[in-house]
Amino acid sequence: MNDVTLKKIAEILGISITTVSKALKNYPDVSKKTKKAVLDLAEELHYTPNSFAVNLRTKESKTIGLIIPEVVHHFFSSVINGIIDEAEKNGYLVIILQSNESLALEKKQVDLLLNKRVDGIIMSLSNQSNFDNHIKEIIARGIPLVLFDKISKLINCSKVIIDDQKAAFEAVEHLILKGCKKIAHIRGPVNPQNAIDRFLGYKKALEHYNIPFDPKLVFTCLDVTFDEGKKFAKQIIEAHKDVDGIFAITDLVAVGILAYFNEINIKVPQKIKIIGFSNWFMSQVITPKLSTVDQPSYEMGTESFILLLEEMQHKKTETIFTPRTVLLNTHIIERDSTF
Amino acid sequence: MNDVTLKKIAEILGISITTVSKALKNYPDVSKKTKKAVLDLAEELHYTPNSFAVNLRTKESKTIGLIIPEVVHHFFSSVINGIIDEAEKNGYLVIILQSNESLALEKKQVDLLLNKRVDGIIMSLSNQSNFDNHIKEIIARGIPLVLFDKISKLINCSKVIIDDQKAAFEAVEHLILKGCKKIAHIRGPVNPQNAIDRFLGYKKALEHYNIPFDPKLVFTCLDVTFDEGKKFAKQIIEAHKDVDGIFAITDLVAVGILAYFNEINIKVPQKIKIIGFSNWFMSQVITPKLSTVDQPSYEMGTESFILLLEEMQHKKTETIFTPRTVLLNTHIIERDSTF
DNA sequence: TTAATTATCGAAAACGTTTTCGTTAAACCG
DNA sequence: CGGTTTAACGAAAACGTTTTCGATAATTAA
Repeated sequence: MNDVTLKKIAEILGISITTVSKALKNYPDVSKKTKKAVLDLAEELHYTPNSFAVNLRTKESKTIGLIIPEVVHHFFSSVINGIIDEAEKNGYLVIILQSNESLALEKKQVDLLLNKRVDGIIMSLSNQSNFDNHIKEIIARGIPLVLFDKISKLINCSKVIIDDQKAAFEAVEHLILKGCKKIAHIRGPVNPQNAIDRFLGYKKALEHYNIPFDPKLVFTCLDVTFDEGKKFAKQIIEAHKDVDGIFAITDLVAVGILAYFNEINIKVPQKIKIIGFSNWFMSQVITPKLSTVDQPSYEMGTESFILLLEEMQHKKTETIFTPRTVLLNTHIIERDSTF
Repeated sequence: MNDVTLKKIAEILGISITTVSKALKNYPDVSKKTKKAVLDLAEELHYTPNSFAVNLRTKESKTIGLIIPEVVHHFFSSVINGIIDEAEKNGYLVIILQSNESLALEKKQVDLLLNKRVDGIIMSLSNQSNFDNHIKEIIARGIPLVLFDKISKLINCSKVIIDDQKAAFEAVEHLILKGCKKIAHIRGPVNPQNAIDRFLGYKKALEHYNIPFDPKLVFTCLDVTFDEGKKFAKQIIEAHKDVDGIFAITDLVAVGILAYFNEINIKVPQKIKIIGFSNWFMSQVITPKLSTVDQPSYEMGTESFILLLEEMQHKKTETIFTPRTVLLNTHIIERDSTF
């Protein structure tokens, strides 16, 4: 059916495959007359180059791989959005895989992508992931790699991140300026860099405003879920009645806190103020509307691809490539929960 | 760097490329001794077949394309999840594109996928999409195609859908059984089949329970957004004070309604009951928790891929393929908003 | 007119696999 | 021992491009 090839066009026109190919790629050494003939016939027969053959010949597939912890997540799907858009603009397609926060799966998927010979890989590490061999393997094979959001400082490659520490500082500062005196923090798991940085930002803000740091007011999520938000809200309010502000690692947890306080009728923001992180869509439709830190997720996607593209293009020059790190700006969004 | 090919293995072992290839694929006409030698060396050198060459030779890429209206959407990202998982289980990778509800973009993306020569395509149509040439083109080229959720009855291909009409009937029935006498419906746009079917289900339920149908109580969304939910909630409450139940086309709209009623202090479910559609994650964390129709989105993804796989495998038999339609079950989830 | 340049084309190799079909030599049968 | 089967291997074509390099014919310069 769709087997119109260079050969077929060449036969019909009574010329060589070479000339057909050159005509289509606008080589200078083909006469205007034959060029037009080829172009017209190609148009008429709906010729499209066989990408398999092109891939083999050019050793590139114009396809990149993307590995994220999970697709069903507002932040990640938003990043995906940015990556897909930017990739398409530049003639690239995106293969998406999810690690489900499992290191074993992540390794398998890196293998899958390497065997597919994608032109580059963009990743956000799973929580289990440390500086492991599968990442080394990517770099060793010379495949351009960009890490975003959940990165590892041990890996020498291009990165797109936000300044989590600064953002967390500003979030806690916001609570302080709104009058909070005793602020709890529900933090993320121990490993991920961004959980660490946000915690450090929290601590720094307290220091900066001369509020004593109390490790008892820091609660560590294992799963970063709505239910954990509820659970810790209960613990906080029962063990520390005078806490008047909470900084949550992410909006999902903050929404859990809000839900629990709604249930037991604790007034937000009057009795206690809450700020989340990420500006998840839900935060603006919940009651009370949640103050949060806007994280430019879409831009994170576009920037990641741009960085990857740079490296992919650089690869052809055979010169040495120095990875870049792009730091994206965040800003506080003030809503009802800290009013 | 990673240029270990059949040829290289053959040279090292002093045998032919043919034999190496056969050994790796466990052909019967190669001796145990050479088979072992090849396997061992391949292992040692980390040989992986060049997928570009394999694609060209076998005329398939073990890659499928997925086009959806938008990634950042709980329902769709959940379907993506199902498709990716099932595809990976079967050795396929997934390229994702989004049409942003634009017909023009959708067409372009179909072209992109066809040119990439994916082995099959899964789509959920954009709202603008009717029975258009780009879909015909897919079928004409003999590329297996599966439509899910937003389908067109005019296209003869495999489909995965829910029984929207039945589900809507049950949702409205639920409101009626909870005591609602005057029920409004905020419906989706005019074109999409599921908006039509849900509307028909609404109408049927009214008929079945002898409640007069009043076209004034039906409101048509253009964009299906949170804000439209708020807008129509306002219109309903101002023009029809005695409405005591609302069936919304989707949870997002229902959440908008809830938000507006919260603002002006109208009690849900006491004064008015609300039911949504899709069991979007947000519906269980909002206050009051939203009753809704559970739509098995993940299963929709897995079923879609299974259907596609069937057709892709069938293609090799060269016999005629008769498309199947899979109808997935939905069920009512009763929460606080209709209690 | 001859030599040098330019314009136009095509043969052929290469990318790395898969698979068909021969070929050879060894094993088997009667 | 002559003929047939079987085991093991390899040559070569094919998939459809891209690109190098050489060849021819036409044009220009001398």
